[in-house]
Formats: sequence, structure tokens, C-alpha cells
Amino acid sequence: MDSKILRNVNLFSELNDKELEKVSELSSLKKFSKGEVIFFDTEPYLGFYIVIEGSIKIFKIVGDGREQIIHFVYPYNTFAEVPLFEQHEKIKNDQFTYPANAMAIENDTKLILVRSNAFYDLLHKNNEIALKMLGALSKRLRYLNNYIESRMKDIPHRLAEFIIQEYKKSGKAETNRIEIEITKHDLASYLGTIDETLSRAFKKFQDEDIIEMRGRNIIIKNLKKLAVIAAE
Amino acid sequence: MDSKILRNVNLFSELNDKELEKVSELSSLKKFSKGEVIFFDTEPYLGFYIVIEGSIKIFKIVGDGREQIIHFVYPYNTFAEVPLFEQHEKIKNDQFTYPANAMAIENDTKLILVRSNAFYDLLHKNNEIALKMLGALSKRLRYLNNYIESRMKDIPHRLAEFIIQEYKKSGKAETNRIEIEITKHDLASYLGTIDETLSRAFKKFQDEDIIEMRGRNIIIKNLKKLAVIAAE
DNA sequence: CGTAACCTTGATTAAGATCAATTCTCGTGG
DNA sequence: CCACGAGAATTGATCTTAATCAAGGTTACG
Repeated sequence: MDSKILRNVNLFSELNDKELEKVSELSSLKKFSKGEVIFFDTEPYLGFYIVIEGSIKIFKIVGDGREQIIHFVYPYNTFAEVPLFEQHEKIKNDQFTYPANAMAIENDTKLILVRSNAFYDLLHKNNEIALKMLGALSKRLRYLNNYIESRMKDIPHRLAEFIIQEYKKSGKAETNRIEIEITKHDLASYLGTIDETLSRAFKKFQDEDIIEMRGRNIIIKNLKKLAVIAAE
Repeated sequence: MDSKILRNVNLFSELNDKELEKVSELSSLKKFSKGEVIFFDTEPYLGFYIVIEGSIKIFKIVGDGREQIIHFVYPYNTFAEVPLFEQHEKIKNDQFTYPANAMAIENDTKLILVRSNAFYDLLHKNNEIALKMLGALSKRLRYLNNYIESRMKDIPHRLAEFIIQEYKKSGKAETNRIEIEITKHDLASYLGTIDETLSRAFKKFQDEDIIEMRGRNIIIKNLKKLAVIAAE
């Protein structure tokens, strides 16, 4: 695999050529098409992934088979690093599985798999990497904290939060139009609900003249009201 | 503060005397009585804590003022480490607050506050500490993952999970009796519900002859059934 | 032994899931 | 270019779970 790609990954930015080469040797580029499963939460842990192109979703299956999306991962971000820090012997003996399921949500999704064995040594030698990982994990912890907090609010509330978040992400300067990149089904799952309930929440916002919709495009007509709903 | 106490904290086990002394200098032992607030999520971040004696709860306040307990912390465990790994400049300028609220749940709860400035240097020099922190954070991530997963199940399910977990913790060998250490109110909040609903769930289990209760003592009469409920 | 904190019980209400139909959208082949 | 069909999205009716509201009962402890 070309070690040049790795250089763009924030996690590896401090590595010298030799180290980069080492990671590269034990990493591999993998391609997935839309809907393809990257791993199930029952599979033994091999290593963590970096998204290079496309996007993936991390999800759990609850009781009756419904999926609950925990997050989406976009280029140059990593996922499934957590088991790395278990006792290494256990990973070697396949005693660890992935903590959730992962699936590609776009065609031509390109990922790098970094095998845990390769990474283990590096982590122990290179303090800078450990610190970067700490940064990444703490970011994830903060995210999960927010996630848990927002799960205590009702669905319109969560949807309002989501729309505002997307609005902030998307330039926001000149236009009030945002486009959601995922299917409504995935959005419902991400918000912790089902298609019908999401649909009704969208309808409610339209009836109240807060948004206008055109397929996957949302035009925000009353940001203030939306913010009020999101805030409480 | 006596640096001998610090030696018992797993996080610091690899430190030499000099390093330990350094941490000690910038740490302080604090005592709290039951119900005393350690920090609110609106206060600027000073550093993380280690529980030495007693116990504390970490919680969020949701919309209407109800509290939602995220976890309990017991002796020799740390809490509120996450903001440590933010850009240090921001912490210095008080731009970070604690991520949630913390309160003592026992009298004579003794905590050590490790100020982030002291710790910052250490973390950058001592790879072993960074690795231990990685272990601690990944453990927490796994915990939150489970927490999110269990929040998708109904209350009897979550209660069954809790009872089994407690049963496993408590020796479990000879007796089926377990004692819950926290109030039912805190348990309700931890399970993400209210007192009345928890009470009804307990009643349901008693009516079905799964458990028997005597105050805060639970006698498990049918572990198998309990496991079935917990499993789905 | 009295009072406050803790816990339980019952009746009612509300949010969202489930079940069951439609309707909409869009790509494909005739 | 149109018609068809499949998947996506919407809508309505009903059901379930747990929150809310309102009393009571229990326990612990000064």
C-alpha cells in the first residue's frame, strides 16, 4: 500500500518515513460498495480503520433486529480503535470482537485497515501517537456524552438539533438550504426512532412553517424557532 | 498531600518517587459529605479527580430538571479526565468546563484533585502514563457503548441487567442475596427512569417469583428467568 | 415517637412504536 | 417517451410503555 496516503492522516502526521513505512507494510487498502458490511460485532478484532474516501456508519442491532446508528465516519477519521488498548495478549488470542457493526453507506468507500499488531509497537515507542490517540478518544467520549444527553429529549427536539448542526456545518453563510447526505431511514435510525416518526416530525416542522422540504433538501424558514426547539 | 496515597492509584504505578512527588505537590485531598456537589458542568475545568474513599455519581440534568446518572465512581478510579486532552491553551484560559455534574453519594468521601497543569507535563514525558490513560478511556468508551445499547431496551430489561451485574460483582458463590448500595432513587435515575416506574418493575419481578425483596436486599429466586429477561 | 425521607400504588395522559395502506419517486425496459 | 415496478416516504388508526399526577404507606433516626 502506498504510504503517502497515510501521511494525510492526522494520527500519523508526526511519524518519520521509516515508521510510516512500517505502518504501511501491515496496513491494507480495502474497497467497499454501498451496503457492504465492514465488520459485525461478533467478529474477532483485527485492527482499526481509517476512512479515505466515502463514508461508513457504526451501528448496533437492538432486540428485535432494528438498527441503531451510533455515528457516521467521514474521510481521514478513524474508527474501531477502542479494543487496541485492551491487554494485547487477549487480542492476539482473538478474545476481542469489534464493539459494534460497521457498514459502507456510499459506493467506492475506501478504507485502510491498520492491523493491531503493527500498531502495538509503535504506540509503545512513540509518545506523540499515544497523545494523538488520547485526543481522538476524548473527542469520541465527548461526542457520546452529547449523544446520551440528546437521547433524553423527544424526537422533534433531536431533529431540530440535527438540522441546526447540519446548517452550521454547511458553510451557512449565504443560503438557508441544506442537503442531508444520508437516507431518511438512516437519519431515523441515527435519531433513535423509526421512519414513520421521523416523517411526522418533519411534517410538524413544515406545518409550523419552520422548514420547507424538497426531497433531501431542507430550507430553513425560521431558524430562531428551530433553535428554540433544539435548546429545549 | 501525602504522596503515598498516590502510589496506590493504578494510573501512577509506574512513576518514580520524584515524579510522584511532583504530582503530589499539585494535587490536593478534598473531603465531601453526602449530597455535596464536587463540580457542576458549568464550572471551568481545573483537573481530574481520583476517588480514595466513598463514592460519587456523575450525572446530567435534562430539560425539566430531572437528573440522569451516567455512572458511579468507586475508590481508586478516576473521573473527569476527558478535557485534559483538549488543546492545553484553552484549558489555561478557562475555556473548558467539566463535561457533567458530580456529587458525593456517601459521607466522608475523599477525593484527590489532580490539577491539569501538573499533569500536562507528565503526560508528555511519560509514555507509560499516556498508555494507561488510553486504557482507562477505552474502558469508559466501551462502558458508554453498552450504556447506549441498554438504553434501547425497556425498564424491566435494564433492571434485570443491573441485578445480574450486581450479582456477578458480589462474590456470587454461595448466596443469592445481593444488596444494592445506592438509593432506589439513584438506581431509577441510573436506569434512566423515575422512582414509580422502578418500583413497578421490582413489583413485577416479585409477582413473577423472580426475586424477593427486603428493603435494599434482593434475593434472586430465579436467576434463569432473570437472565432471559436481561438477554432480551 | 414524631417527622422527614423514602418507597409504593393507583389513575390518567402522552409520546412514540406498530400495523396497515397509500402515495411518491425514479430507474429500466418496451 | 411512457408504463411499470420497487423502494422510499407518508399517512392514519391503534397499542404499549413509561411519565405524570395524586395519595398513601414505611422506615430510619434524632
